[in-house]
Amino acid sequence: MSPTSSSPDSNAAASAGPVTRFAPSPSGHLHVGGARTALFCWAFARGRGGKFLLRIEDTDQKRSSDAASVGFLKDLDWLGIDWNEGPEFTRPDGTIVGGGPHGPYFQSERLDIYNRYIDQLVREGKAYFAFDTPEELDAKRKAATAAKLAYRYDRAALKLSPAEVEANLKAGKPAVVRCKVPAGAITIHDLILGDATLPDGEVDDFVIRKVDGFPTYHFAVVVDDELMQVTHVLRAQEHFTNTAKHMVLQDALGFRRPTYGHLPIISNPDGSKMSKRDKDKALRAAVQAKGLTAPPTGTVAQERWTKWLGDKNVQLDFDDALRLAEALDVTLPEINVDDFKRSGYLPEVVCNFLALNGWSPGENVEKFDTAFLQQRFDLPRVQKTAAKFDRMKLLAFNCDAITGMDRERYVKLVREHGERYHPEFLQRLTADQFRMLADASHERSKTLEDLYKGNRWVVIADDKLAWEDSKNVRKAMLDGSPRGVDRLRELQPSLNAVGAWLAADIEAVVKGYADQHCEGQIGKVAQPLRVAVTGGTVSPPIFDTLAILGKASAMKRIERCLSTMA
RNA sequence: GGCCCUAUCGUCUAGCCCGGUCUAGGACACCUCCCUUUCACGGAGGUAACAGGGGUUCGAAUCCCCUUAGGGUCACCA
Repeated sequence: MSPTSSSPDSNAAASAGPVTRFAPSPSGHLHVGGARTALFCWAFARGRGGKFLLRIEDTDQKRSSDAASVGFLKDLDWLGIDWNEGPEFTRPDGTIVGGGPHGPYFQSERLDIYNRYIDQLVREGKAYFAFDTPEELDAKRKAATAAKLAYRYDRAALKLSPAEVEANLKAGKPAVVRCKVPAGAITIHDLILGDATLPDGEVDDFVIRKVDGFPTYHFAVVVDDELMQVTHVLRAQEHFTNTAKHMVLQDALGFRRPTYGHLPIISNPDGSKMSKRDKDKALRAAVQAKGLTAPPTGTVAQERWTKWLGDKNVQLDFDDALRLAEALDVTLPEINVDDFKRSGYLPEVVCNFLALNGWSPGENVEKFDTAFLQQRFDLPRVQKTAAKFDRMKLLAFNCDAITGMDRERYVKLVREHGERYHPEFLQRLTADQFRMLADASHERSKTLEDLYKGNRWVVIADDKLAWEDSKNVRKAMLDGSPRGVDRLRELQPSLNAVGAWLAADIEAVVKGYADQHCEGQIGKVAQPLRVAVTGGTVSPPIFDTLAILGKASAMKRIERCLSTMA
């Protein structure tokens, strides 16, 4: 029986809506580009009553091994992208997604299937064994480059007689299998890019099975898309010309052809490709700018440090990078979905913004949710050109979403964010204090991180608070006459006399003082107060700030400030 | 370098397929002013683009060609 005829119910798919798939190689983290591809695939299929499936392309043994290889599933889940079929994943709430009738969904577990089809092609003379060593191929490639010619495999192995091939195989000579590509131009049909014709000879006899027995990407992808009944392949534009290879394979195997759509790349503002190495790049730049020769204490081990600085290809692991970033006071560029989560972005905002990079619904609409995306997403409106990822606009969207949500939701989300990323911060606050802080922070927050980032004064011990030495601080405390510190000293007794330490009561006292001594200019006392209790010139409204701190703490800080600065 | 693709404000984009309604619209960023106890938020205004050159046409951001620029791809990676 030929494997082709064994392909299960391949007509059944047509009636049930489109089937799309997201097929990344294994990774612990989901890259934003991948996230957008997944989002589009998901929206396209689901919005049309179809199915979205997930498949892990782990055919490169060198690159895929460890248990965290599908760590990115949590990122997809966080974004709200679920899959009808694919690897099983247990959500935080205990429910399970994934599974399905076309598994396994890890290509490394499907070797038998690929081999059946590869054997078929070899039998039919549509593929052949090749014994060229990597060194030989490399030399030929170099020669072609030197001669300014495009390298194409020269079909050396095709000149071998069947007997020679047999002998080589028997002798255990390492062999790959190559696809024998028929002569002729190939026209790719793409719903986003339109048609493109590759001239005859452009596609050479590419490898479909590697020496280690694993199929190459090209082969596995074609077989699985057929077997998993995928109808629409939406993937990054870097795969565009690969499509020709896939078409050759589909023809050789007698498979139907899915519809293709190639999505534009998302790049950095400077046009470079967004890469996980950008974090290391930012860190290296900071190290250089500060002229550091040794790692800041408590960040990166010396040995690791030397290795990292010495080789641009070495990447710091996540925790090291994080510690170093904090020590150097640099903000790491967010690249992966979980970077954005850590930075306090909302999943619905990330989805919205990602969708806007490369697609738009028109009619000046740009704020929308995934339900809308499902309803409206279509291929003709997908942009053909690469989009530069604009973090400022993302931030603005996030700000709108946060300040626009009701208070209870904000409090819940910001607490959850803190529990995950700033437990030590939370520990230092009572429930009341946290609630007051959250109330005071909501309307000025652009991310869930802002509360934690901008209010270090809350968690610093009263006797550890240090006052910034900056122009603004000096202006508030020491300039003019009377000076800020003088006013503070004057205000101290009445503040101390406040009974119920509530924002409104404090405000009454301070306002009274300002009316009497500052011609009503409350800023004249508010700023010195702020500096005294927070160490800097930025905080939530001063009366909230004082209330959150509590009377004892606030008075202690004022006293300490006065004795230090005055 | 070969092949393929693309080209509207600084950025994301609407408009292009079905030429006139485009002295090109929106959003982010930027600038000015207002609000204001700091920082933000908010409000009002403003600067800012059809890559260049040829056609076609009464008329082109919209159609065609060339140039230029950018991107992708040329692996036993995906």
